[in-house]
Amino acid sequence: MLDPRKLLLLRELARRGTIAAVAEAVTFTPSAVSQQLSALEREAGVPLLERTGRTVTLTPAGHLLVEHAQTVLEQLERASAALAAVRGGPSGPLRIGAFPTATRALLPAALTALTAAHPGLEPMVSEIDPADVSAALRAGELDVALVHEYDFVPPVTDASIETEPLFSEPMYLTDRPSVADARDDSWIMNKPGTLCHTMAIRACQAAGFEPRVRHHIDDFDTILAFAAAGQGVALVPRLAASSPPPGVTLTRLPLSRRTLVAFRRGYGEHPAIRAAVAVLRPSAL
Amino acid sequence: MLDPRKLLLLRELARRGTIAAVAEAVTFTPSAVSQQLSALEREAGVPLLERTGRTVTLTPAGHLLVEHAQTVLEQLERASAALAAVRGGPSGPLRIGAFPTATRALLPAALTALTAAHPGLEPMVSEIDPADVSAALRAGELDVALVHEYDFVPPVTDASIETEPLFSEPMYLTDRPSVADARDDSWIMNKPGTLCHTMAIRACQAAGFEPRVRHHIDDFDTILAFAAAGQGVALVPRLAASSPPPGVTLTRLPLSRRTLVAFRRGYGEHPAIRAAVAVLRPSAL
DNA sequence: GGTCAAGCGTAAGCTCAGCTTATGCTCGAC
DNA sequence: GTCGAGCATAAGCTGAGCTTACGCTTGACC
Repeated sequence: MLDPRKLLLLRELARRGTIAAVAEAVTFTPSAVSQQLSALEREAGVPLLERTGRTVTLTPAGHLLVEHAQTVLEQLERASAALAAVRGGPSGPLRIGAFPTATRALLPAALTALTAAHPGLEPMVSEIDPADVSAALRAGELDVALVHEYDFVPPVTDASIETEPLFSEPMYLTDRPSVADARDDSWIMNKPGTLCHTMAIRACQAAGFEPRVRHHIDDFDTILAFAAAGQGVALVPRLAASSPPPGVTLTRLPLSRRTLVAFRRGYGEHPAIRAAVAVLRPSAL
Repeated sequence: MLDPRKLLLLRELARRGTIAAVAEAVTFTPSAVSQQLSALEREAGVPLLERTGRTVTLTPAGHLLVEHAQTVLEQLERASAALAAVRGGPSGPLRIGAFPTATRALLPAALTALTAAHPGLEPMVSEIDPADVSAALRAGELDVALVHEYDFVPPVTDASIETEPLFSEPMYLTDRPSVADARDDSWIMNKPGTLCHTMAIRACQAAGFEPRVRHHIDDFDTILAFAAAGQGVALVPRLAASSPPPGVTLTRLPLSRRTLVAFRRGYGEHPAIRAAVAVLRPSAL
């Protein structure tokens, strides 16, 4: 394997012209430089330099190797710079909370981007319902969280929590043209206590009825499978409705769900939080 | 500076999973690999691996460095391959003959390309008139030569010399619409004994007159400068007529000059000759 | 032509990086 | 509980690569 230290000397020779000048530049003796270049020549198997007068000049093969040496050394520089960035950049554990759909749909790509950009970070993900996020953030159990808001559920405003909106998505209803048309159907909803559950109940109340809830299921894929099996109707966000099972028709409703990222107030400029928010923005996904 | 030997070990660790496997692959002891990777970690200033169970796994920073290591090692491989190509490729002196215009207009770029592709070659150029090329090639004073043929001068066919046509170019006449119109002018021609001189004489004879030759000059730029100074008319090839001096108008004639590359018969497959012909073809220029 | 400094190469010696061997620790399988 | 796989550390040895010393060649200057 070619030794980059020797390649560096060759490149410096190409720049400076004499072995003595190279030696001075790297604070070696000219003898050391001469020996190193001789060794490089031996390894290369081709003459790289030749005496001309009392200095040396590069042969064409020498110039060729200088070109390659240049790219090798640049690449090594880049590697060192990347390590320096890791040393200086955000590092350590980063506790991320997210609602289940986001965990499945958003986080894989986001985490890949996050650790690629900041290898020192150790993201740790916990599924958590938006209703519980504020407490977890305040308690320091989470550093940053993905939450959502629904039209029918006023957002909890907590002075110690800051949010940044990420995107908005429409809601879909299974097999019925509107919520009002599902008055007499069985409903499949998320577990009580979750924001999605509250949203679905309120949506029905706004349509003038109390829904009959038969199933309590948190996973939207399972909910859609139940709907396909004729077990009832359900409200699902677009994020969970990208590939509905056959037999389920989805109707877009004039309801929307907004996804936000939440963190403790004042931590928006914390490097790790900044990095996490950056990879979660729609433009990064 | 990062040591590529250590980077190689890191990359192998990413591939093979255990230090023991890496050690076997590079025929070291596991201890040596462990020490090297520890040293790399120290130089990097970031944890690169961590014990998990009884094996080690790469940290995100470790994976990042593996990516860079990969490109560094590939680049070093390329450099080695280039040197191997130089060792195996054509090398040594290559004596090239060329007529003066070609020396000026064609060879600089061609030689650059030639030594870039085959740094082992040492091209040595001699200006030589096409009329003398056959003898020089046969005598071994040249290995390859650029020559030209004119419409009025039948090409010398020599059984021991092989040629390959490169390109054809039109001839231009200064300040007169045709050769016949220059019957009464003074002429500026190349030195007697050159092919260009013979060509010009024959062209005049074909137009029905013997030219009155006032100047004998070999360099076409000088010839054009003389023409601009009103010293006479001249025939010049396009290669020499790319930027005529002000005051000279050039008329394209139905005469052409063909440039060929010549070498000893049977040497067309010689690596150095092949390489030289390749960079002289119009597609390479 | 003689002298001298600049520049390079080689020989000899020394230092330290990096290998091996030896040993101990931890983890996971049986 | 036992045992082997896997890794880390300590100790010792070898060789790569540095310095110092010296000689040769070249080109400038007198």
